[in-house]
Amino acid sequence: MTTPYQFAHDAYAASLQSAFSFLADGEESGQVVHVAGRIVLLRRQGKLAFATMRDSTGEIQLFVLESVADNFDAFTKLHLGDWVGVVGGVVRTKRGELSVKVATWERLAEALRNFGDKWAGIADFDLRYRHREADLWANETTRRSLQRRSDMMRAVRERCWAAGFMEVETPILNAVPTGSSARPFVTRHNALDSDFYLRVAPELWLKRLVVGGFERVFELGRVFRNEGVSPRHNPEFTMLELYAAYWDFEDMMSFTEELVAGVAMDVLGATQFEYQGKQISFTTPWARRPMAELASEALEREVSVHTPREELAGYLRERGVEVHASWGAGRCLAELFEHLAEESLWDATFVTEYPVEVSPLSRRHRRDEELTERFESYVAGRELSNGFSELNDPVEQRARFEEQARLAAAGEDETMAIDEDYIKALEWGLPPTAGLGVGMDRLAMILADESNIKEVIAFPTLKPERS
RNA sequence: GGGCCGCUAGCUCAUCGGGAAGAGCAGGGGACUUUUAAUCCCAAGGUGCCGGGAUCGAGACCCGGGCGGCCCA
Repeated sequence: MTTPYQFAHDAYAASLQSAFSFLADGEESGQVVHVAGRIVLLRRQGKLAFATMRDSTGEIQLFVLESVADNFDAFTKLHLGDWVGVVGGVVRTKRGELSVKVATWERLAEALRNFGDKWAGIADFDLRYRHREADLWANETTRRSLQRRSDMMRAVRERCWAAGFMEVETPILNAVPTGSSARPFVTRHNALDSDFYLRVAPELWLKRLVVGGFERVFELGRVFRNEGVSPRHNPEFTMLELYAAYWDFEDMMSFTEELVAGVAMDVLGATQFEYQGKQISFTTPWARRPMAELASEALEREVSVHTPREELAGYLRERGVEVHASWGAGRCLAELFEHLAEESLWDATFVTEYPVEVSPLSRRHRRDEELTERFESYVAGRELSNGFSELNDPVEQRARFEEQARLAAAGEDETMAIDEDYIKALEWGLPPTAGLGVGMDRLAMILADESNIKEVIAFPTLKPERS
């Protein structure tokens, strides 16, 4: 038996619930509607039946009388999960449930599989992640979390547009995997007979667009890092990257806090809310704390990027951190911060003044040669964003890349590859510019109150099942 | 990569000091004119993740492997 090719519906569950809230128990409105959705519950009662139908907005009861509805018996044999299109009057039953009193109906599609236990849904993580379509229908929290992610993406775009940024797209297939210190995925182009790397960051491309004269650009795009999978890491994830000519890192911090707090407002209607059982705040202005200050507090000893390298290395070793020979004072300071202070940054906070050594694309701080005008924001003990005044001197950029190459040669595995085309671009002149990267998945986790990144990714990366 | 835990019917979960597996829901049949996870009756439903091993006997014990969760690096 063929199923219909279309169904013209003119009402949604949620809008009916609000539009007919005035209907008294047992009252019939006289208005006929066409609704469509999926049967989630079905209760037969002899010569009448009740079904709960869910559409994309919510649920509405279908009230089916043998004496009124077409094909009553066939209706009572519908399966949970079947899609139906229904025509009927809007009524409220004696027991007070708003319903569509079915006159005619048709099955739009059959569900040959069920959607899990009708009370417990689907609990098995493996099944939930591999078959998100079933998880989505079975579990309300999945719908909520993925909806919030979508709301977040919309809010980010709208706020970027409103601030005068234009959305652009840059290559995912890169000959040189650069812009971030991360291991890339390798792939192959047959006709060009060349290996390509999936991008680890769009950063350098975007700055080339600024060189070209686009003053404010942003990209919301997938990046790929060939690293392990964990509750906080998916090999492909989504970054917002954004660049503004004539801004410095202070301007960018102000923009960042307004953007993120604004997005929280758009999605949740608040800048303070609960995350994993604890109150969290995005309310502006965010605290701005130099990295050395945070490390010093945690250590209860004054340290900075000017503290002798050996002293910093000693503090690290005391805490069981293996110190690589290639690390200078800057890297040691950054490691101290990460091991001692990072986790305690719960409310949104900017950490500023990153050492040059760990910031190969950032411009040196105007008041300290060893530091950069870089910031990262932290929330719930984790990094959320990263931004800085962009290094726009091609000579110094080349030197920084070369330093990265030296570290790579010394066995450091997370270094940044040199990009000659980018240096050439800087030679055409990058105006003073500030850049920002925000991890969209991390932000989605916080807005959706999820502790596992997979929950905010529709189809997370999983190991293929082997037989 | 390491540690701990999980994997039993389509789904959610039980069971036992090792003695040939059980419930609810879903699916099938039946009753029921106002249900809300409806209720009631009947029948059916299993490669106990996979592969080895010790045992008279294993889903349970041992070893290896797979996938996932949590923690750690």
